[in-house]
Amino acid sequence: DGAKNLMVKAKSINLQDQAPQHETSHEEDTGSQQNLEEDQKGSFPPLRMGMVSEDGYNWRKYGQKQVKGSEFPRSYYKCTHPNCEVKKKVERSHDGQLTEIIYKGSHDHPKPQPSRRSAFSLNEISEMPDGLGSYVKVEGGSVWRNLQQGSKDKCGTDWRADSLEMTSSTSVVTELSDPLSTAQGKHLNVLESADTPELSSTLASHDDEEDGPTQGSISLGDDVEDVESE
DNA sequence: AGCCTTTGACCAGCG
DNA sequence: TCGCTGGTCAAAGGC
Repeated sequence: DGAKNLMVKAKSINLQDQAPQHETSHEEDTGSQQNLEEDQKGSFPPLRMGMVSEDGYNWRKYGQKQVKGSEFPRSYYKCTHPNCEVKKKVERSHDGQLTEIIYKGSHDHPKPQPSRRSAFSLNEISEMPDGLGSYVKVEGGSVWRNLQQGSKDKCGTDWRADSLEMTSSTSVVTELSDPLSTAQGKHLNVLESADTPELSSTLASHDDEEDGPTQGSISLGDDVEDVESE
């Protein structure tokens, strides 16, 4: 139970790759917006509505709020698995651009295997914005940070190792408090974390199932590791 | 028929 | 204590 205090925060900016609807249509209001939505749906049949950065698990949306400091609404998702109470906060712009993802908790079950390798592309999209800043945060005192340069070089492999190291010591970084800049694609992805040290222990305990890199669980063995390691 | 999204209301924490 | 903010609930509707 205690192992659920894990929070992963992944922020990515300017996901042009995943956003096919370029900017040509400066969506003003209903008109163009509708077109965009329809376009999206039509282009992504197997996915849910807005294709929320799929990570291999099934999520059910249970709320949405406009948080202060962010110009875009934040959506709240919960893992649909019976005994899994992992939650996820997703923040995305109207363009469908994914600005921030926050995972909270750890799955006590393997990935449901969405539908073949399709997840691959999704993973790439969601977790590897490619060249764009992204960082992962774990609630509990550890911070996984992937900067523009950092993510490219290391990312995947050391990823967890880093997190564990950082777990021991609470790292605090100043986060960019400018939503606009963030949306713009500021590489300055800093974040702060500060929490109860106890959680660090929990983190270590379930580190194996965290995102499942080690375990791999599924036969595919895909996981972010491969993807991120390029 | 079942699951999911949407959406406003409710609740808790904080200054 | 009040107001603000973030997170969750639950009814309604859609697919």
